[in-house]
Amino acid sequence: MKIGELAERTGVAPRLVRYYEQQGLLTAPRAANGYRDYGEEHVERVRRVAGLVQAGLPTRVVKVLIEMEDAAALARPTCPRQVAEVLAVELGGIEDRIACLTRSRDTIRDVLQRTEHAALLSERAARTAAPA
Amino acid sequence: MKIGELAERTGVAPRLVRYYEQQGLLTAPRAANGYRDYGEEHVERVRRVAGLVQAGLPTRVVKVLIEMEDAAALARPTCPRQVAEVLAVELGGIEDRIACLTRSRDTIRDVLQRTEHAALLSERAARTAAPA
DNA sequence: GTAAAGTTTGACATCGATGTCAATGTCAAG
DNA sequence: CTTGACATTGACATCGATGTCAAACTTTAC
Repeated sequence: MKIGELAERTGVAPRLVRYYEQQGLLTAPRAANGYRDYGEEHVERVRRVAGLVQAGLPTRVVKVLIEMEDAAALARPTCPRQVAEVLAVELGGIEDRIACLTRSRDTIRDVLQRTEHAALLSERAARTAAPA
Repeated sequence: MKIGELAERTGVAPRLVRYYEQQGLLTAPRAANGYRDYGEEHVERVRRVAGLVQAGLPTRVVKVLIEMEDAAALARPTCPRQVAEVLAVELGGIEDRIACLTRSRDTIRDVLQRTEHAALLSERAARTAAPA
């Protein structure tokens, strides 16, 4: 599939897809005509990358993260002490973010509940459970 | 306490504290000399605001979020349907972020475990449990 | 074949968050 | 009183993520 379709399916603008590729977060096979030619696996990848970026991680960090995820699928990932320390720091930052967001999530849920707008809470779950 | 001390205790640069205030995320009582004069409650507040901003939320969203947290402490928060819908959308974005970050967190933990650097995992917990 | 729509690259613009600097004022220590 | 550290405001700079536009090429539809 071409970049336009990929953009549509991921909700990520073509411009950004190219940007992420430029930052080394993505690879794009090329067709004979020079067009980027994506497969299903790229849809997942783009969603993941965009998600992390939106979660406040700089692309530089996202890069090592997804490289690690790729590597983690293989056996015995190598990881020198110094790298591990950097990872531990990033882990801390990520945990902080999760804690912050979780708290806000709970607050919003609570407010929606108490204001009788709980119906809005199920909409999303319904959508993700039975996608169009 | 003055802005310098606040900055030290929160790890947020004075410049940013002023910026957050300018964006309406913070209020700062003034001393007779015009200096901002913070109390303990502001330390918490600044940490919270900075955390949310680092988690990728625009200040504009952080603003309504913390205002809501303040209001949620009171009884019967008012919340017209239209506002509730906006909240539901934000909630969705936040849940997405949490999911993304959680996945990365698990991956990093997994890698640290499997590379025998699990010791780094406990350091943080130890620090937050027994702060200096 | 021609026109419209999509893609390529590259440059430039924007926007939000943050850094830095300058000019001035306040305060604490010597 | 003077010096040095910190605060104030406002302007300007930077940086990363995105948007936008232009010129050239490809593909699709007619």
